[in-house]
Amino acid sequence: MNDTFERIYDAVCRIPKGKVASYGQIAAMAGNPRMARVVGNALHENPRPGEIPCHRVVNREGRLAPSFAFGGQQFQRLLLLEEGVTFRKDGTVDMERCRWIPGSIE
DNA sequence: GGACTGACACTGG
DNA sequence: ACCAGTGCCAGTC
Repeated sequence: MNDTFERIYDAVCRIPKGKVASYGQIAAMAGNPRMARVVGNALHENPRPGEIPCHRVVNREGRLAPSFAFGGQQFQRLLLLEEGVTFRKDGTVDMERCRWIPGSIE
């Protein structure tokens, strides 16, 4: 149901600025860690742009989505940099540093 | 109700 | 280290 999407959106909105979460993380928060694909779909729908920081959601490697139609991975990289997220030489997010840990609410 | 699809994750080669 | 295949779940046709 849409409830699942709502949970996903809520989880994404909970991501603090300067941190990123993987689809699996969001899925786990939504209720099922295997729902990562649904998370991607939910974000793609993005019925509430501005409230859903989809750019803070990356895959498990910290790599940006290959089909990010938000403005290009480049744009997302800059956005995260502006948020304070650190990147690696590969252009991937430094999950070791910016991976959002539920409970570590600033 | 059945089958295909998808912004993922994991294992194997 | 990289590419390919498989598995999971929910949505849409």
